[in-house]
Amino acid sequence: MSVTIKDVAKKAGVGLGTVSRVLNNHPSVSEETRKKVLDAIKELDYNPNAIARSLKVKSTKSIGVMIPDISSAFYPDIVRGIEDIANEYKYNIILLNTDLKREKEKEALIMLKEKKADGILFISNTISEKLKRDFKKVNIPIVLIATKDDESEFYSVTIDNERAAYEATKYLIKLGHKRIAMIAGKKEDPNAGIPRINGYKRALEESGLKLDENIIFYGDYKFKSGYQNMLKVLKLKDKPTAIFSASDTMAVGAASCAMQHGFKVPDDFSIIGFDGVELAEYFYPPITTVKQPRYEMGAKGMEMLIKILQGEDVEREVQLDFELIERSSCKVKGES
Amino acid sequence: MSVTIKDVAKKAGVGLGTVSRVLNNHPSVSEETRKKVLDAIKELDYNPNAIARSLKVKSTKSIGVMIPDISSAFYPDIVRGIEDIANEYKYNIILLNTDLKREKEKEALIMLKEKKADGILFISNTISEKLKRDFKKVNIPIVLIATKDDESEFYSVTIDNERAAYEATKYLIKLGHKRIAMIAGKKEDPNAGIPRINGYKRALEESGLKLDENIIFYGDYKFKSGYQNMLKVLKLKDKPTAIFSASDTMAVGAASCAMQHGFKVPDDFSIIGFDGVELAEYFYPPITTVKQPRYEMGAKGMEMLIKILQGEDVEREVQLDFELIERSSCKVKGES
DNA sequence: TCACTCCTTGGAAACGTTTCCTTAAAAAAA
DNA sequence: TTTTTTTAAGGAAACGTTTCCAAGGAGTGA
Repeated sequence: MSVTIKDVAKKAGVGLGTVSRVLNNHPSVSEETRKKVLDAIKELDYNPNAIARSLKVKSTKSIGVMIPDISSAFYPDIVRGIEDIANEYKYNIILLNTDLKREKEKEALIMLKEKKADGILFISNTISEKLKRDFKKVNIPIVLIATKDDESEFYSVTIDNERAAYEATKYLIKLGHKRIAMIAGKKEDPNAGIPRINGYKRALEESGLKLDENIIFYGDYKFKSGYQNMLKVLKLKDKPTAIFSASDTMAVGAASCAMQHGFKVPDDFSIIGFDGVELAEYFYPPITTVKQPRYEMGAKGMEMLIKILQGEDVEREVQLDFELIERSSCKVKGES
Repeated sequence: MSVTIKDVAKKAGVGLGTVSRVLNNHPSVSEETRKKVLDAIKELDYNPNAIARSLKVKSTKSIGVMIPDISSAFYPDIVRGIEDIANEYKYNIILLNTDLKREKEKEALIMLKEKKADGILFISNTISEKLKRDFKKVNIPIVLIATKDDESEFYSVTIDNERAAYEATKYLIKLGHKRIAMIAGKKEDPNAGIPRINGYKRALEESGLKLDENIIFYGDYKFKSGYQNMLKVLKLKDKPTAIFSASDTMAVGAASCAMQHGFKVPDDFSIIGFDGVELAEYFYPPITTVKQPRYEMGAKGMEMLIKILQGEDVEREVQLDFELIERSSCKVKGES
């Protein structure tokens, strides 16, 4: 029913192979026949079938993108970066939300395997041992974004979380703050959790400030946990003057909580966030943050993947630069 | 190199068709042979090839999702809704950003055509005549989300923008506000622009309030245009006491501007937004808004598409309910 | 025992390409 | 002119499935 290469061949009075050749710009076809074929294609409104092509050439020009949750503010920019590059190279992306659930990750992987995705981009802050094992045996090139594995068995693009947290804390110290609380991520999170806590501790230590484990609070990066941890901060007798939050969303939660309880930001609390999401920028006061180059992380990951697919070799672990963006949520301690 | 159905057949000592039958749970295969085949599959670690299957059955189980920009806060939730339903029915989604550019829309459509997407979900607030024409001749089922065409030639899922704007304005009026400005969308936008302006006007009119075209400001739904339009509001001698914004992001921009200039929200200005994005919820003060059921719009659109693909008939134009969410950015006029 | 059904099964054909092998024709060389 | 080389073109085979048709065998009823 739909018009195929065969119909075109017949119409143009040439062979099958010839049509295929003009379709793929093979050199050895005379100008004359090329024209005939092109005319036939136009006339019949022929449309190539990428599925049939894929079956033969064993490449689908599709990339699987596994992500915890596209509706979580951190991810869309990454995906945009991925798609832009993919598009440039004529690849498509298949988007899969996993919610970090083992079951969904497994299903997603199976789907991608069956649909013969040429490669996979895995975006997350954690990667489980099981998934790593699955990844290793699936035999599809994979690049990790915003996470990496300790053994460096996978390609990855990340930022230096430890140093970023260090810089953020250092920034607060530079402003004169001596008692700095941290609203951290998850204790067991090897990317957004631990390294950021370590960076915070190192900055304190290096500046000769006392580390008080009681003012490190653990959250899940979301608004509510920022808000609730701030509640705890407000109950402290010896309140900190500054807060480093491991996510912008928690920072905003903390700021909201403070303001709702009659405190001022940055007058009573200087707050610095992490990630660089829109919310931090548009909040009032705008939240100082260390921005992860999300778009670039996606773009870079996709570029690496394409290179891998083309057989070029690429650096195994890429670290992109973060950026400390000064806004209005932090001020010099004591100044009014 | 990779193991196929043929290898399985050989190993199990059965015919090709038989393997295919157990793979597809056809009834007519004895328990005994089914077992043999299953064993062979396990032993060889056989993995079906969806590409080959698609070629034969003429269905890829892939849905194209065309969206202006996934990194714009309005869209991710919609996509999440889509993907959840898709996933449930074993479909995959191919995500394409179009930036509302004709060229990219065209390319995306061609890609989807070649890759034989079973259906398309088009998300936007506008759809151009040209694209409509392309859609009509492409012969792939299409559902529009968050937009519709005047002629009702396409399936669509939207909300009643006029009524939503009406309710929002009415809400402000009920609070006692008499002079209500609007920060509107684009004058030529047939979905998020015009109807919302009309709803605003109707509410005013119906309540006997004077319509002042000078306090309708036009923006592009983004923060900056909210901020800048608010600047104009602040210059007015006869300032409004309330503002209805056609997007949350503009509402937040307006609120930021007001607060930065020493005004208070909601004391000096009651502000109501539109969309129900996270930013409005987490802003301080939290912004009252009329929430579009974005997740549900995506989910519903996908459900409709699946039904269409299964040959069931479905309602042509579906309107989902919006919800006015009261938060802290609006208060009774005059009250302190 | 024979004729009929019904249930399983095997395998060829088809889906729409690309690629490789041939061959015909044209061009170049002798 | 004849031989050799080059170029253009045709078409079969293959990619990995599904589906359809034919057929063997077992069961059933008379």
